[in-house]
Amino acid sequence: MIETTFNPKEVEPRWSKAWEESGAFKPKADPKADPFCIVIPPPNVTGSLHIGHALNNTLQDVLVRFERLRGKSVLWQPGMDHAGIATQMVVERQLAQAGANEDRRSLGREEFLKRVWAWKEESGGMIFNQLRRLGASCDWSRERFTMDEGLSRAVLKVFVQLYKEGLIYKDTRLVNWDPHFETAISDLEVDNREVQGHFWHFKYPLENGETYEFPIEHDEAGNPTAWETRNYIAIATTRPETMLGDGAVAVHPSDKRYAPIVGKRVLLPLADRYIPIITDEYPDPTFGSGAVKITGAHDFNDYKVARAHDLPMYVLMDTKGRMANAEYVPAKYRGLDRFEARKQVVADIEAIGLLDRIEDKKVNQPFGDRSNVVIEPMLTDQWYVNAGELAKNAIAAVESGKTKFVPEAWTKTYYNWMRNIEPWCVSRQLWWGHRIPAWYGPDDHIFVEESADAAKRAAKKHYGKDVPLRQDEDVLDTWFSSGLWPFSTLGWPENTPELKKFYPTSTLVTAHDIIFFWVARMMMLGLHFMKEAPFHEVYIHALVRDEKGQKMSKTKGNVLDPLDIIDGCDLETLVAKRREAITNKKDADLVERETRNAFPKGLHAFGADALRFTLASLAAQGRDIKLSVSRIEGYRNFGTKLWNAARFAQMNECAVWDEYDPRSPEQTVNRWIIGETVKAAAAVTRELEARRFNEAAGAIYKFVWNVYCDWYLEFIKPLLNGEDEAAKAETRRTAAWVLDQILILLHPFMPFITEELWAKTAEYGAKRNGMLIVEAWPRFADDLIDANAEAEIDWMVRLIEETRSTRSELNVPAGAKIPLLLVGADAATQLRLERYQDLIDRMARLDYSTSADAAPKGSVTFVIDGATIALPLEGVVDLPTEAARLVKEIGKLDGEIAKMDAKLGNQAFTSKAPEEVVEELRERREDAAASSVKLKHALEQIKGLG
RNA sequence: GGGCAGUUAGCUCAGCGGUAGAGCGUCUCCUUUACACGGAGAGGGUCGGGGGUUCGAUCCCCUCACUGCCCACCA
Repeated sequence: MIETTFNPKEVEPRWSKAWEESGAFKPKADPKADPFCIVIPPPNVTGSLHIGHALNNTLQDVLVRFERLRGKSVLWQPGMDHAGIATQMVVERQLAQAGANEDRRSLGREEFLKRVWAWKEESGGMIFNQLRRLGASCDWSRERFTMDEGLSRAVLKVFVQLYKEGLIYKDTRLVNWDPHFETAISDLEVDNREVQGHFWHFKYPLENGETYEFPIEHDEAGNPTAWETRNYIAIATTRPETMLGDGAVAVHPSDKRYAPIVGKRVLLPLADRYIPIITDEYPDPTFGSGAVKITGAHDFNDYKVARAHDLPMYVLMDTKGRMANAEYVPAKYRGLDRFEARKQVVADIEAIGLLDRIEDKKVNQPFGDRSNVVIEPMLTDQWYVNAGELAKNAIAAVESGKTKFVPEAWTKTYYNWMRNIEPWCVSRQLWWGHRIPAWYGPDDHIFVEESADAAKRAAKKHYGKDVPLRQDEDVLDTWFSSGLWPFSTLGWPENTPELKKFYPTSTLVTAHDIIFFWVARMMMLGLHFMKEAPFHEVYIHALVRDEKGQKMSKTKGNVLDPLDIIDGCDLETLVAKRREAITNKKDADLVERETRNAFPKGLHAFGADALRFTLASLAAQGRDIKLSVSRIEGYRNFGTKLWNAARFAQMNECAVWDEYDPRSPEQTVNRWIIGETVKAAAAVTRELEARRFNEAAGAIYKFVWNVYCDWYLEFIKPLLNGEDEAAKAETRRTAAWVLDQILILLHPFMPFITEELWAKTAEYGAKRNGMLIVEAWPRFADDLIDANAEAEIDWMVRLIEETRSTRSELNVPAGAKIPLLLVGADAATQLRLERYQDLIDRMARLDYSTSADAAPKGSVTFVIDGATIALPLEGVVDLPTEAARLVKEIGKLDGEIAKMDAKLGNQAFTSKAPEEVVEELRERREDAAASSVKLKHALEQIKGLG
């Protein structure tokens, strides 16, 4: 028995467990089955499921279940990322909260790492259970972790090989330094934000009190007309504290204003050093004073200039962004935070009369994407990957079509970045991660090997004796190990059967914000080490935003937690959760008010299927998703609709038969619904193959609701209640068979409810072979579509719709049974009416229907395929209302006819447009004209009566 | 400063050279024996503006406007 309501909370976890335990998530062993493989974008070990994950994994699961049903040997490879900074941050925070005066440094590296591992074992990977709730059918038995033994070996091997090939090297250059985490980060981890800042104008006095004439007024031609005598050069800066590290002042070689003093020296105030005035192409004479202070160690542009001119570089700060304890930093600033030092420098410059003015200015400032502190360009030693070299093949693989982006528009983004790629800084001054396999000898000679022993051997060979070695302290960027994901998770460097079978993987599903971080790196490393691009297809999906189009974030208090959508969440809990992440009380109050407004009853439990179907339906290519709860509700209703259809089928003993042949039915409605099923199956298949998830979801939705439920189930009611036992049996089997096809086609989107119904509908009739998840996807021959059945049912549907519409427009009470007369129809049409009389009467709520020679006076009429339908309603409907309706209809028709005539009268159209287009238009014109004539006739009659 | 999207019904969005669609919302009517998380019906759009290509443009091209995102060193 199918209960009256579907209870996702009870059903969903039950099937998650059953599927996994049955081994259905494992790739099937059949060597003839085509492989299909997706590697999951590994969530952070610290992560919990957010709506973006829900979308990402829903789409992957739709594909994976689809291909599994199609009989492929499917592997969805799950795993997690160790997430260097994020994880280290979590554990450090935990240490801080625990009191006990412990921190990372007081514990020491080894002990700290022990704590991180302990944390990982206890709290890491929560997200996987959440993904199970979503229905994700990963092969959980193959779960991997970027820091597990196998993947760590892969990392070592890759690093060593790249080093030996010269593609990894150590270099001293400016990096983005995060003073909060005290580590270098890559360009991608820097977030440039425009903030309100200042532009400080300083005067640097010329050496020995020298002076020059500086033009201050110009005529229209730009020639100077007035000068003033200056004993200084004016510079402007947004970062005054860095002036202590200036190595020169640069002007453009063409800048005549400064020509007299080029090559001379100025006094660097506060630092009490003399620095030269040099020329370089870099300064823009039209911007500011045209003179730029050059601080090679703290600015990326200045760095280039300083290198070119061999200027000294002064590292002004320590790892925390405090002014360094160095002899070139005046004692009074040492140890000051850089922002404190800035104030002090400005004050001191002003005190000695060298502050010209301060200007308000919007400036672009770099922030660490995790720390949210201002990034400091710092001159340090780091390890780099020669990305420019590796990018060549990665670009070629996409150019040649070996790897395709879907939607294709992302190809450009990929090229644009890849073609301008910078060396990738892969070292991080953290503890949690893969330690760089580099060892230093006493003279700092570097030995890069896969193990300490190997390094020792190499050192012995190099020095001719055993020497003490010390390993590099740094770890690798997290993305270095995730860049190996498509092959490391399959067992590389071992040549495993999985690697052979599933590499290159089929499709990568990810969001566009991660193309550079991850996709690009996998392409580069996959091609280099496997000689083949890691995936055939990269499907880029949208970002999920809230109803207003804003990015969801905890600090904005607008997040929708997928688990709350699945399980429901009462208002108070929801409010508390949203307030939690907001520090400012005023903002929190606002969020609370908005939340109470938007969800007065909290969140209803919609179940995973509804969430999945919603996300798939909204996943149109190339557009971000605005998620609204009303949409989710609508798709929950869809599930209920299906549930009730199945209940109806079961109540009417519609059971599946082993030997059912979709060619066998004789009843037109059955032949028709089989044809419709074939079309729906083809549409879902086609759209899923083209990765148009929204179209695929829409196709099955329409078929279930607007075809199977709205029409077919209504059509078969008379048959199911009738006396014709053969027709009844045929109909029961057909209805059950179509429902089965629906369950299969819908399963990738709504796995739980379909699997539950698959089990429930097997209570009568033939036994199932197994769970739905391992069924066979339908593949039908087109000749199952019966064109005659299609035409007949289509005629009937239009007749019923027109009748209903006319009744409603004329305010005929819904309960009133009225007669219907088919006037002047040909024999075939009359036969149709006879055959479907029961159905038509029932669905159009008729007293009776029959053919007639003429419409009785005062009838309401409409036209279908040239035949007049008359509803004798004299006395029920008032004549002016009917006349008005007719006038409106006629007006519409005549308007269309006029348009079509104009087109058909156009010689250019009839001669140049394809024959079938012209022909179709002619037919439409004739139909409309015939209808118009008949309606006009009816109108005349009514007028006659009035 | 470059690049990429988008602008279609009240809202959220599909569609895409040949009769403008869906969901939600709105309005009518309906306790019809699967379903009120339902059924039936209705209203609502000069497809951002302007050019062009075409027999024909919401769809292709150009241009403008606005919105969003990404990248970028103006000190």
